[in-house]
Amino acid sequence: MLCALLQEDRALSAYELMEVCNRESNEPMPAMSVYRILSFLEEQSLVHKLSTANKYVACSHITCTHKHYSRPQFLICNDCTKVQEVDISSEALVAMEQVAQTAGFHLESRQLELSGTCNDCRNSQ
Amino acid sequence: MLCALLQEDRALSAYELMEVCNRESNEPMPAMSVYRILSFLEEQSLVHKLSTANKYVACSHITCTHKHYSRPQFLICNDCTKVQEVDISSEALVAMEQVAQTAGFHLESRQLELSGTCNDCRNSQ
DNA sequence: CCTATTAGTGATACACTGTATCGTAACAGG
DNA sequence: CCTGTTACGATACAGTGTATCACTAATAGG
Repeated sequence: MLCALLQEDRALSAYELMEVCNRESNEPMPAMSVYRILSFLEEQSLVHKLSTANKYVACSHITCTHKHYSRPQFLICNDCTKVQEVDISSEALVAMEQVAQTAGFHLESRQLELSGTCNDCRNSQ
Repeated sequence: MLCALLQEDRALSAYELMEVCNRESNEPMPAMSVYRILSFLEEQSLVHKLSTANKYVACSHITCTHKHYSRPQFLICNDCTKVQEVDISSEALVAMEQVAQTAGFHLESRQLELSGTCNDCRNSQ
């Protein structure tokens, strides 16, 4: 059900999601439920949390059989807040791993959130 | 003055910083001032904000003449919250740039925040 | 030197994100 | 039918950050 609502190409905050639910249904959706549902969907890798923005996006690979072998990476537009899930080359990931190892760290999350401007917004400026 | 307080190897939240100030001085430090000072120090690249944790670290290159040609990258220990500023290889950054370009994005911030476990915490488990 | 304008500062309130807690309703098993 | 467990809604609250406003310090100009 929330899955359906997550078919946006931008990230929504938990409270924005709640508003969407409340608009589309007359059953009020409490904030707690949104968080509980989101954390469940996150466990299932159906939703990713962008911790830089405290917002949530649907995994763009829900429909396909894609597996997150490494970890998802995101490009986030600062203007229209559009989010695109991408695959960084494994070479770059290996390079990061090496830097971490040299520094005495063991990486746990390789999720990257890169902010910038998408071409649409760039052109309309 | 805050600079001196920032000589920790872990990141502090704005409110933790405020507490430190209040402990070390009898002049109470208002939260607003902390934020104003932090945003100034950020502009000067003396402090970096870790947006995944909403915490702040002193730039590890304050004393040297190092310049952030690209953007700073951080390794963050999930256990002891220790933070280490590192330099990702430029090849990896180029790879990211390429992925972004292919996806129709123009990167603005290349700051990376990678979380994991430092060797100290890893060994003591 | 005095005044007027400006810039910084402190205090308060508030918005947003997220969590803790608690009572209740539903539900399963004996 | 009774009891224990689970899920859920509501409320409260903690943490982060911003907006606003009044006051003060500083500075410039007469």
